[in-house]
Amino acid sequence: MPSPSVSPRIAAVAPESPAAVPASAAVIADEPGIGAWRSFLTAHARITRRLDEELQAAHGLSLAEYDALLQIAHAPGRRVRMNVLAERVILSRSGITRLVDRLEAAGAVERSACATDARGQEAVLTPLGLDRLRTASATHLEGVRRYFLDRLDAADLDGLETSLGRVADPLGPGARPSHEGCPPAEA
Amino acid sequence: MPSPSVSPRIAAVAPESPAAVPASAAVIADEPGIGAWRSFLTAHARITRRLDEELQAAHGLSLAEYDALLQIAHAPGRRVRMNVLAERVILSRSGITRLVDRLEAAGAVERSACATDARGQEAVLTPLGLDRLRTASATHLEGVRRYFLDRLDAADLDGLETSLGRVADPLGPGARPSHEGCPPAEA
DNA sequence: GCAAGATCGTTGACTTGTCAACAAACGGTC
DNA sequence: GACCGTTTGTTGACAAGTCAACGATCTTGC
Repeated sequence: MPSPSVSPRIAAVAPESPAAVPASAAVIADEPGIGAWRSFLTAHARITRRLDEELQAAHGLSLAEYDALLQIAHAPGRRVRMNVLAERVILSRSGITRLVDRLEAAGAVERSACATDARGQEAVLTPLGLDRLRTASATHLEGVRRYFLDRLDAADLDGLETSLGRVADPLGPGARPSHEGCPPAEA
Repeated sequence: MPSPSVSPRIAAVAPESPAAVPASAAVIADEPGIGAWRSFLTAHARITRRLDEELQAAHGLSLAEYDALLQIAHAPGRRVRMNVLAERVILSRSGITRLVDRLEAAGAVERSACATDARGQEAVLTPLGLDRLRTASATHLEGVRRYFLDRLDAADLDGLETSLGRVADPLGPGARPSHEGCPPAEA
């Protein structure tokens, strides 16, 4: 499932050639930070494509499926409300329904009714799912290292983390509480 | 066309709890650079989703379509071989065929047979397409500024550009020549 | 206690991408 | 100059996501 990516040179077009400029002249408005923006897009498109290919080839998992498994594995009790899972994987609710359908068909996950909310469903990791995840994570981490971590030193990584964090944080899904599963049954 | 994104916490699972660890303990292998990697993924998912929504709402263009228009506008003669366009927008050849179909239906682009290679087609920007692109680029650039550029200072941007460039460059499509259009007809 | 509204997960219809297969055209070799 | 392999763009069949609508359930105000 190679991501749709969208990529290289997303900038803009100059307002309008002021008559003197030949028709074939450049049209990019080269704003100061645009280079960084381009690198950002290009890097993401290329890396995720590679990682997805490798994961798919070696374990038959898409990056989204891997991510979902990881999210579940990481939650207490290895179970997460569909709801919450959708938000974490950044998918719509219907998207998560379908992704979990696939994982369930593959035996990596099971659905389980939520004890305290009859509407709710939880996705629960099966032992087989955990196995799959463990195996796949070797491949995945290897890729992340090779394409990303190994090319950057500690200072770079630090810079990236704070810069991109500053960019991503304010776009988060409003700092809601959003506990991850059904609260334990008793009052 | 909100990108599939794939996102937050893509790391890995610890090898196996060494017996003493309670079953509910953390499972993430927290490698040094993983924080940066997460920020990277999250930032990308959130920003592109916003930009795509805004572009779609204001001008009925997806980010991929916008990118394609921009690539064409940017090429000499405002025309590009399908071939090359696919590579630049990071889409398969069939993907580009379909995207150009849409743009053509919208009147933003026309197909034109390549003079020197009877197999070839070029996507040529129409005046209307250029107009659409210009209008849309205002929205788009505004968004890039608001979500990305404005949150970073010059040093951050510089760091991002070089770091991510170092990451993206080696994954490029092999430094092939790949001239963008049909060469002019005469020998 | 109950009606009105919000939320949850699923489904149908659709969009946008992929891959495999194709015909047409190119490019080199003999 | 005819053949053989490659490249080009399109197509059919499919994959994986979206949105809108739905029934079931929760929650809140009265």
